[in-house]
Parts: sequence; C-alpha cells; structure tokens
Amino acid sequence: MAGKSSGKHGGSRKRTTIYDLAELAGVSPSAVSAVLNGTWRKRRIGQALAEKIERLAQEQGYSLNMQASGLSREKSDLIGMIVPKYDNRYFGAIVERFEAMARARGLFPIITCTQRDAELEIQAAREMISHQVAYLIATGATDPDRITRLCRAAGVLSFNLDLPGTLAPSVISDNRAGAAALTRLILRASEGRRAPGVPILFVGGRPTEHNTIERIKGFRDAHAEIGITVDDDHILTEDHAPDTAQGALDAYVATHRRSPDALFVGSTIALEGVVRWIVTNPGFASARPHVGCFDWDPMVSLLDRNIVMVRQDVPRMLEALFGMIDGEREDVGVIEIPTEVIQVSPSG
Amino acid sequence: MAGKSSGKHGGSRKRTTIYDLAELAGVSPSAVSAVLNGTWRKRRIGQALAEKIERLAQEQGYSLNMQASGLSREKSDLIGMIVPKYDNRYFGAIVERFEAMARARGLFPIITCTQRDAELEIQAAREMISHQVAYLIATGATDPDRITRLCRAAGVLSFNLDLPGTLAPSVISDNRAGAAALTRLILRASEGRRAPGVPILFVGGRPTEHNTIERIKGFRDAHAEIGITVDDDHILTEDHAPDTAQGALDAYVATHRRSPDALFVGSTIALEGVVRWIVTNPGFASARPHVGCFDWDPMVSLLDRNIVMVRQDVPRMLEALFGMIDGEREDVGVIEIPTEVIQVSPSG
DNA sequence: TTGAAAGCGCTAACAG
DNA sequence: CTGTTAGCGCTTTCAA
Repeated sequence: MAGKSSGKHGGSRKRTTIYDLAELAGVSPSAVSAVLNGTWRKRRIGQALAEKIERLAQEQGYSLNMQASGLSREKSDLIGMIVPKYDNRYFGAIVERFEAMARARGLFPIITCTQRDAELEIQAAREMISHQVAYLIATGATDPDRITRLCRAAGVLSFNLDLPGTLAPSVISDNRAGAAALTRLILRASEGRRAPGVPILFVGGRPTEHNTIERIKGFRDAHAEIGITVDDDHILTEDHAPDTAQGALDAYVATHRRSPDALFVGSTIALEGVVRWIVTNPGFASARPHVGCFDWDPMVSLLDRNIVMVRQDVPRMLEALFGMIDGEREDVGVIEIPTEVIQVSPSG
Repeated sequence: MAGKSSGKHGGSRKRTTIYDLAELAGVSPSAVSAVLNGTWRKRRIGQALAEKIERLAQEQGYSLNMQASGLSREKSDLIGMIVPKYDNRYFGAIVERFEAMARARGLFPIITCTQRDAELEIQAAREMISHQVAYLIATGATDPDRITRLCRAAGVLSFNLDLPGTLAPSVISDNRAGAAALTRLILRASEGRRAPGVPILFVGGRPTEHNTIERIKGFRDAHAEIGITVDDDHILTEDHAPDTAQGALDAYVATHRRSPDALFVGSTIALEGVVRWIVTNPGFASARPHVGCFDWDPMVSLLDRNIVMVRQDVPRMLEALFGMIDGEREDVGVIEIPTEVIQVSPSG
C-alpha cells in the first residue's frame, strides 16, 4: 500500500529484457537476442526454441530497447528531417511522404520544425546528431552548409531539400523555370488591365534565399521576353510573413499612388497577407488583381480563379532524395525538379 | 589512398567520446562526463578544469551520445507525438506548438504521422516505445485506448489530444458547443434561403469518431432550438476524404432532387471536396450555399465570406496537455476546451 | 546447436 | 576535489 511503485503512474514498472526472457525460456540471453532480431537462422537455433521465445516475448509484452541496441551495434535506424514550418501544404506533403518512404526502408523518421530560425535549425541538428541519426535531411534550411559541416564532423550523411547547399547534395525545384512560366501566365491574364510596359509586382520571400533569387530571375526572364525591364521597386521581398507582405503592399501604394493590377507571390503563407490586403482594400471591390503564387493550395485554387498557382513536384523530389540516400551518394550536386502550373479551368 | 575510411562518404569517421576527451585533458572519463552534463558543481570539480574540458569538447566537435546516456540513466528525453495528417492548419498548429513547448522543457520531440490508419498508429506507438520515449501523446488517434495499453505495459506515460480515450487523460475541444454555435450561425445566415423547416446538410467526418458524434449532437441541438428535427438523411458522414464528401453530395442531390442551401462541414479537408463540388456545380453559379466548417483555415475565411469557420483553441489545448505532463498526472479524465467561431466581418 | 564474455559510451555511487 | 568501478540492455565474436 505504501509500496514504492504504487505512485501516481506506473511509469517505473521495469521493462522486460532479454535476460528475463532467457530465464523464462531456460536459455542464454544471446539466443534470445538472435531469435528476436532474426539472425537466428544463421546461428542455427532450433525452430522450436525460436517459436517458444517469440511466444514468450509476445506474452511478456517485450519491446526491444533501441537505445541499447543502437549503442551496441554502433548505429541507429533514425533518419532525421528538419523542416521550417507546418503551415502550408508543401511542407506538409514533404513530411508525409518522407515519413512513408523512410518507414518503407525500415528507418524511423524523426521530424522537427525550426520556424525558419537559423539558430533553432542548428540546435535541432545538433540534437539529432546527438540522438545518433544515420541521416539528416535539411529542408528549406536557412544555412544548410552549417548543418552539413556539423553532420560531417559527426559522420552523419546529410542532404538538402528545397533549398540547396554547396557541401551536401541537394534536391530542389526548378524555381527559375517555374517562376517564368507562372509569370507568363499572369502577364497574359492581366494583359488587358495592366498599363502597357508596367511590370507585375513581386511580393514575398527572403531576398537572400536561393529560391527567391531564382524566382526573381524567372520573373525577370518572362518580362524580358515581352520587352519589359523590371526595376527593383517592383520586387518587395523581405520574408515570408503575411503581415510583411501586407505592409509592403501598403507602402508600395502609398509611394506609387497606384494599385497593382497583377501580383507574383512568393509563397502561400505570404499569399495569406496578400489576400487579406486585397479583400480589405475597397479599391479592389469591383475587380481583384491577377495573382500568381509559387506554391499550391488546393482550396485557394478552387476559391479564387484569379489566383494561379505553381505546384512543386513533391513525389519526384523525394524519389530523387531517397535515390541518393539509398546509394549513400554524397557527390551528386544539385538536382532540379520541374514544377507544374495549376489553373482551375475558367469554364468549370 | 586506398584507406578503408576513404569511401564515398565520411560516415565511418569515429566520433569523439568522453574517453578521448579524458585522455586529452589528462583526467578521468567521469570527470569529463560530470563537466559535460552540468553535474560538476556538486562533484566540486575545479572551475579551471571544467573550462578546459568544455573547450576541448568544443574543439573536438564532441557530441553527447544520447543513446548511451539514455541507456545508462535508464531514461530518455524523448517525447513522442502521433498525429494523423499534416494537410491542415489545425494539426500543423498543434505540432508546431507542441514542439516548442517540449523543447522549452528540455525534451526532444519526435512526431510521426499515421495517416488516420489504426494499424500504423499502433505500429508507430510500438516504435516510439522501443525508442524509449518518456511520454507519448496520441493526437486524433483512431483507437487511443489501444495505444494507452501499450504504453502502460511499457511504463510510458500517455495522453490523448483532440480525440479522447477512456484509459488516459485527454484534452479535446468542446465539440458539441462549438458545433451548436456554428450551426446557429449558418441557420441564421441562410434563413432567407432555406425552405422553412428544412435542416442544414451535415457533411464529412467519421461516424464512429467521438468528435463527429459530438458535433452531430451540437448540430441537432441548434436545430432543436428552432424547432427543427434533423433526420439521418441530412447527415452524410463516412470519412474525412474530399472525394467522399463530393460523392455523398452528388448522391444526396440525385435522390432528393434538390440542392442544399446550407452545409455544415466536418473538417477542412472534407471542405476541399465540398468546395470543389460547389464551384463545379452549375446550379450554384448565381448563389453559393452557406457553409460552416469545423476547423479553421485563414485563407478560406478570407476568400469566401459564405464560409464560416470554427477555430479550435490550440494554445489552450496544449497548455492543458503540458499541465498534465508537467505534473505527470494520469488521473484527470477529459478536459474540454471551448472553441471560437471565426467570421470575416461582412463590412470589410 | 548453444553459451560465455567483452564491449558500445555514458552515468553514478563509492572510495579516496 | 578526483578516479575506480559496476552496470544500463543488447550484439557479436569465439569456444564449446
């Protein structure tokens, strides 16, 4: 009644170990170990014994201690992924698919989200390394090379996804081509409205980030094709936050004294600010501007046909990623995957 | 040149251990251990020595092996969470906040997503237990009690979030009240359109799932208040998939030969199917039905004022959850957190 | 066919 | 103030 283990939870009930099982079966711990991890055939352990041990393990609710197992075999089945945010479909799709593919390979995926914060990223990487991950994928990392260096020092294989680094292999979207395709579409859609020669307004994204830089290039490419040069006034990039986008648009209108007829938005989360700005702006009551967004959200696509979206090809990106992981190849450079423009047919 | 360790990656470069550090510093491994895990004050180790060791660790890129540490101290700093999907803002918010709060407590969060699949859920739970998580949170689990039983057998503290169980403490939303409030709003909004006495159509959600059951109750409550009895024909619940919702709506119209004027949708993912159905349905070209959705997506809210949404109070839910975790209390039953109706003001 | 034994890297008494 | 020692639970030679 006053027993030590009758506390508020059964947390300290000792777990069954292979020693307990060995005792129950009247065999040695190593036999139990062999049976439980499938190496018993080559140890030529009796079929009958194997079954007996399996049954016992079942009955006792035995569960392998991966901590001990990993320590002993000096490796782990952990594969880590660092991801910036969970607030959009793109990263959501990446994570879901990553987990499924990792599990299919007998790896245990551990994901952690770092809020686009460079410090948190490397702290998380350190922790994952400390937990002995066998591989570490840095997705959309602010400073992928720093993570790669940490991994290298610890002998952990590392890869970059979504945002490239120079030290580890990277799988990213073909941002430039995707942005150009998207820009062309908005240019065409807004043809009647835009004052001739006036470029689209680019909003959202980090100016220092590879993807944003490439998207701006593609954006300029498409303009150049029809003889428009885009000056820096029309590129409003600071970060991905909705409020920043909204503020930048207000500022733009205040200084230029005209509202944009067409917008290129760098991410769905920035789009949130852009849409808020549009719907609360009386000037757009009659006609909303044409919008193109790099990244896809099915609901947005459906609800507003003025918004054209680019979908990154997550399945192909992850095929490429796991291709490298499976081969343990660290020497492949940057792989670029094409994107797809999604447009709900105007007929529907 | 043909050295064993000059393979395609540096994966096998041996990691620095406390023994290496001890050797370099000319002290014992236990001293190093004490310094590195902060217990050196009570061991009254010299300040100078401590600093020297810290520096050495830095230089050598030492990283604690949590596998060994956990094994030794017979505990781990891992806190596991199982989550059904990453395809909506609700679970995204839960996971982001969960991670932050876990880290704030010195725990290492590991999340895994189980696709609303009961088998995957328990497989994932087993794996987490095997990896020695100290706590396991089952979020939106199909069969929480089964997970709790596994945890109990392993001495792991477990908790339920979003969907309640009977064996472990649970934090959930007040689904019934939330659904009633939402229903009232849609009833009022669609007052002019609905044929008198005709109920709203309820779409999406699993009929066996606690939350769906409660939401249906709230839905009926609100109808009852204005004297409408809802027959089962008006409850179309099978699962959360967009296609299912769309199919159910088609079937409804086919048999009832009238289109609904107002809809209550069980989740944002089901809403995707509903919206697709609405926008591709020529019958709604002039006026879309009024929609209420249990769960919130900022973009949807902004883009369509016909859609009213309920936001679950993730911060408060997680406060409650960590309240229980911090106290290691397994005896608190079900905590229900109120929800909030989000409606973009029609003036804007 | 099977068992004994050493060791993975770290921690925590306990003895100095 | 510091080192020695005995594990934590599992894996894996090596002997038998």
